[in-house]
Amino acid sequence: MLSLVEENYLKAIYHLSEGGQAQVSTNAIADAIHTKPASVSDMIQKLDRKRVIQYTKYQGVKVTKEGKEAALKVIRKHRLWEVFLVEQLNFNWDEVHDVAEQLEHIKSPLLIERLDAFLGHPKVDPHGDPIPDAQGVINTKPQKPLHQLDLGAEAIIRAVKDSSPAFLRHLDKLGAYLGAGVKILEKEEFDNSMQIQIDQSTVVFISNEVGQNILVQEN
Amino acid sequence: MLSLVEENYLKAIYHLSEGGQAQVSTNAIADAIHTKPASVSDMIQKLDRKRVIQYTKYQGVKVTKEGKEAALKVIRKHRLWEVFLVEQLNFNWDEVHDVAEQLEHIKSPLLIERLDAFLGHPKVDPHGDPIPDAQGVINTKPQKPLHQLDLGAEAIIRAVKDSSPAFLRHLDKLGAYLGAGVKILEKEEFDNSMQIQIDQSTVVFISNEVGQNILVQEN
DNA sequence: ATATATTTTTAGATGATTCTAAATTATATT
DNA sequence: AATATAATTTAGAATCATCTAAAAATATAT
Ligand SMILES: [Mn+2]
Ligand SMILES: [Mn+2]
Ligand SMILES: [Mn+2]
Ligand SMILES: [Mn+2]
Repeated sequence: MLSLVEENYLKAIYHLSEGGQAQVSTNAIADAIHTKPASVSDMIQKLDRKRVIQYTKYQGVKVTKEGKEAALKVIRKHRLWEVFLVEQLNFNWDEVHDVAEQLEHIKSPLLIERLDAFLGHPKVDPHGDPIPDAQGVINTKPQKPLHQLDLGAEAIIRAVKDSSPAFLRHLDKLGAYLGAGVKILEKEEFDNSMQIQIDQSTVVFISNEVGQNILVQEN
Repeated sequence: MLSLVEENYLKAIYHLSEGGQAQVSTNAIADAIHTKPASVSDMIQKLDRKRVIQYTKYQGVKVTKEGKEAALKVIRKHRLWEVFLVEQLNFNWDEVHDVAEQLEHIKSPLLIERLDAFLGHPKVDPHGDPIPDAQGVINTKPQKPLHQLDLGAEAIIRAVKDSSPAFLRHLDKLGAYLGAGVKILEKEEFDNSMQIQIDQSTVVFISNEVGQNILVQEN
């Protein structure tokens, strides 16, 4: 059994390690959870004792098989709750994160399976992130950043890399949303900005920063 | 701001004081939360400092106005979540308590107002307990224990005093549920047991223990 | 009104999580 | 290779919530 705090550490480590593959440094964790490296040092030793990560002094940590399973359970809950908030309670996609951050720690296997069924077993959350199934299997589809598309290319917006309220509200303003079709009308070599058409109608300017954080599936 | 633990103490104190009226003793709180009196002694001093209860050494505590407001907010959340679990996620009424005990601590005013609207502003929870509105106003209707009814009297089951899974499953077995019509067919002076008819059909025996924990509204 | 029993509080300790400051190890630069 | 810089760990302390054991206050029973 992991505490709420331990779950948050493990989830952050899992995300930083891109699916449990890479080694993660103490400072990277501290940055991600907004704690001090000293606190992280303590905690990763505890998580190593609980066998959810493998810790080597001064070398960072790696998520174990058990750790990956535990992390995916929390992520599954987080994303299912986000779907619930958006689809059932009419939250906007920029309002769900902090609440889901709390709800993901509710302990009840029955609750999460019933919620999943109630929502119709959704495959992605409101930000396009895939929802692991009860066995922890994730279904990922090939996606690339919008700003990597060639001139004239057409694609569909599938996910956002940045889920911050600020970025999401900016997308709302642009008229960009998951499922929207986009076409590259112009590309600026100079600053990597582009002009794109959304849904065959609106034309908007996209900075490099924005283009990198929109993930699309090419037609 | 109250911590999760403080909220649980305050809620227990509020319930023990019957709506914030009565003085509550240290031992009573310890029994209710399954802690030791020493721990309660510490905590009630903290809650007094936070002005949600008024503590007099050796004399127990009383809930303040602010305390009552805070307690009712937690109770509102608890009961709304119970309605959600039963009505939307098909939980049985004996399965909801432990989960609601966790969900009641989620902090998000938006969430609770949206949930309330989503559920259609329910007035009672699955155990017949009234749900305080956003202002903390509770709508109570006159109810009495089933075992106080006279022979031949007819009434409708409105609530249960005991929400333990064991009791609720017993009621399921008897065929008793909220909204069911009952009629007193026989009363035993000796042990306060009775024979009642449910929904004009089933006839069942009810012990004193059970009769005291079923609340009805007389026709 | 004493003595006894019960309730309540305090003292001291523990585990969890966090912090600052200091020490240690690893990495980068000359 | 020696030195400077950066990353990491440890030491020591704080806060929160809990406990056991002991002390103090209140209530009950002769
Ligand atoms: Mn969290
Ligand atoms: Mn998300
Ligand atoms: Mn609770
Ligand atoms: Mn209830």
